[in-house]
Amino acid sequence: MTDVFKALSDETRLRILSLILKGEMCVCEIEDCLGLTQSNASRHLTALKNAGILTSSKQAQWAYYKLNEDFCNENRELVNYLTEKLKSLSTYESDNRKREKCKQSDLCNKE
Amino acid sequence: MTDVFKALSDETRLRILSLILKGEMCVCEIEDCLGLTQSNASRHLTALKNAGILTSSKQAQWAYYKLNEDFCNENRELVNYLTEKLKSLSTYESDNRKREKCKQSDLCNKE
DNA sequence: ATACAATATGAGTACATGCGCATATAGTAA
DNA sequence: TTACTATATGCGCATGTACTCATATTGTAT
Repeated sequence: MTDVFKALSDETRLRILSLILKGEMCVCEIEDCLGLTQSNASRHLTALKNAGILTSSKQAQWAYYKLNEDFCNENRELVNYLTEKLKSLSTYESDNRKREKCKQSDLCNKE
Repeated sequence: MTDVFKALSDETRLRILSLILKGEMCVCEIEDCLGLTQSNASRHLTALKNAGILTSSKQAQWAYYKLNEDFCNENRELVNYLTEKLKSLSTYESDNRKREKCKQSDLCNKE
């Protein structure tokens, strides 16, 4: 149980979560939207996955991360809380605008 | 916002919270119920207070900690989540039985 | 096969955190 | 005053965390 809160104890990981709440993303999209180094993005995503919050799947050379369905079902109230609260991050608007642009520009050769 | 999650990232602080959700407690009661050293109990309570989750008040030589009303109002869903989820701590039952005994035995000269 | 791209991970460093011990600070009581 | 109790906090130590850089791994494309 502390594992989940530890995973949420980092500003960068909250920003990542605010993006993935809108839908699946790959590592290089996260890098691009948040201006992170590759290794840093990968590590934070791994941390969220190890906490059970995200799941990942590989398609070709890309790793896609999305919300863990089971986690959402078992922690509905926390997820709802986050969905609302993350909007108050100072970076929320700009991060999510970048997400839109990123998804439109088809950065990762994915429809 | 990470401050709150950081405060919740510690097993001992979650146990403290599970006790205080039942009502105000002083430092020595927390010490007694959880088997903590005095300085350790004090520090964890200070951490929860600094995160805005608890408030404290001094009465005579005792420091009483309780849930911060404002925090509860602004984070209703999180508090509800915790109220349910903390019950799954392996120590929840025994900790709260000790709390009952402690409150009955009038440990801190308080009604 | 080679070259390239996306991702993961080991090593090193800087900083943060949790703990115990000792001590400081209040308040109480005689 | 002195003695006692409850609480807070400085210090040192051990452990954990986030970051960068370099490298390994895996898949694609030629």
